[in-house]
Amino acid sequence: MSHTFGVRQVQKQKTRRALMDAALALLEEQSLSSLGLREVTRAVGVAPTAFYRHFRSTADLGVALVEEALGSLHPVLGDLMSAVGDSDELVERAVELIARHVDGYPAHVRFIARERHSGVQPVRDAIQGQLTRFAEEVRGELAKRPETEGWTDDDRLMLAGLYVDQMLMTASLFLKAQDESEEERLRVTRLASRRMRLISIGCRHWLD
Amino acid sequence: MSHTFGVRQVQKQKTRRALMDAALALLEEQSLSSLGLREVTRAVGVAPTAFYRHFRSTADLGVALVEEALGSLHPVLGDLMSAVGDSDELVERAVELIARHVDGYPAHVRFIARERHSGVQPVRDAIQGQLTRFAEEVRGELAKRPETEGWTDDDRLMLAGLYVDQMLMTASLFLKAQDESEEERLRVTRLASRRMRLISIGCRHWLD
DNA sequence: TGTACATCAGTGAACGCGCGTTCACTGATGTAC
DNA sequence: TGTACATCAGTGAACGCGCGTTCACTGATGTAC
Repeated sequence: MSHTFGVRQVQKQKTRRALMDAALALLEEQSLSSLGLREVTRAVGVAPTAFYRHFRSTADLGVALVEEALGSLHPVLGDLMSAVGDSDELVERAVELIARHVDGYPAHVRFIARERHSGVQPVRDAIQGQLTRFAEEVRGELAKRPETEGWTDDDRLMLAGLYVDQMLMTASLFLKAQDESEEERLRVTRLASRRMRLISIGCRHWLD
Repeated sequence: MSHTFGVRQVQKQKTRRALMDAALALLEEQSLSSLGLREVTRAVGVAPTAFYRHFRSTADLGVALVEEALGSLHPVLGDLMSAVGDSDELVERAVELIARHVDGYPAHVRFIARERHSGVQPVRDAIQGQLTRFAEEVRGELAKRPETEGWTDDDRLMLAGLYVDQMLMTASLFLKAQDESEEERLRVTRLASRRMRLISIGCRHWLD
């Protein structure tokens, strides 16, 4: 294998993980711009100075969290969209996938929603960069589907951006519903599905 | 007249205004959760303790900013939507209105976009409350228009929420474009118009 | 396998600083007669 | 109009506290021979 880690590297990665997890937990109730480096190390149980062995600053840690939260989603989104099926089926699958993702990684989702327009520029930029990539990937998949035949690439990107924003909105709605009843979750599922379906209907008649 | 202010009241309002303006300026580059009370009073030129004569905390000041930023928009939105005209015309007017609003009150717009998902609960709740009101008002206006004839009220609320979210997205895009070229502004205008038009097309075929 | 040296993740004391909040105060404005 | 008292927006000193960052350090792990 190409990477064989010694005991030292393994331990370092473990501490790094602990710092990121502690930060994610603390960020459920505050924004990154008010997260203190000492808060994080205190939660992990290491000295404040140990933080600097892993990150330059909390902003730097934030950028790492963005990569973690969004980086792994690119293939997932690709799989989703390249699956055959009509657009209504795709909408249902997308909403269900989002619901499951929010259940699995609520702290990551909250972090992204919260910091997307935050006061910490490097983090905001990292998120924006990832979302732009998503939109471009979705555009690529849309180009393969019959619904956007004859469209300009620019119009496809417009639609892709609309879908990406909508997915984030949906994730945020699921997050809010998480602390509430199962009934509320179902309401959100139906709401999100109808929103996306309305968009896909608009798409079907775009060139009329 | 019902309110006749003495010199004292006038001066107090002036200081309050100065505190809110200073906060808005400081919030262009940071989030409310990291805004310090002393920062604000320093910018205004009053003693830190003077802050308490006007607000309990920076969160309290944040809620006041939400009311100011969104409270006055209800009649504006009502006027916009009750104007006659087909939906394409409405879209153009809406986008233009948003562009002008962002030009006029960039700090307020940035504040709302930033704090909508922020870590300061009372502020987040205040924004959510206002947006819910907007959605309900838009639903009311939609009910008067022929496009949603035969729709359920629940579907109208779904569409209204979609429009409200889209308006905020558009405002946020204009904000980003503000520091860039006139060309970029035009690009955003066309992008936002197409997004909204696609939604309105979906609306037209919702019951097909 | 054993030894001698290098690396480096994590430590702990120390620093200067700005924070939110308290308190008793001042003096201009407001009010009652 | 003039006087005596009440109100209250803004002051300034003081407090304890947690912050980010520096520095020289320790001791387990890694490496070269």
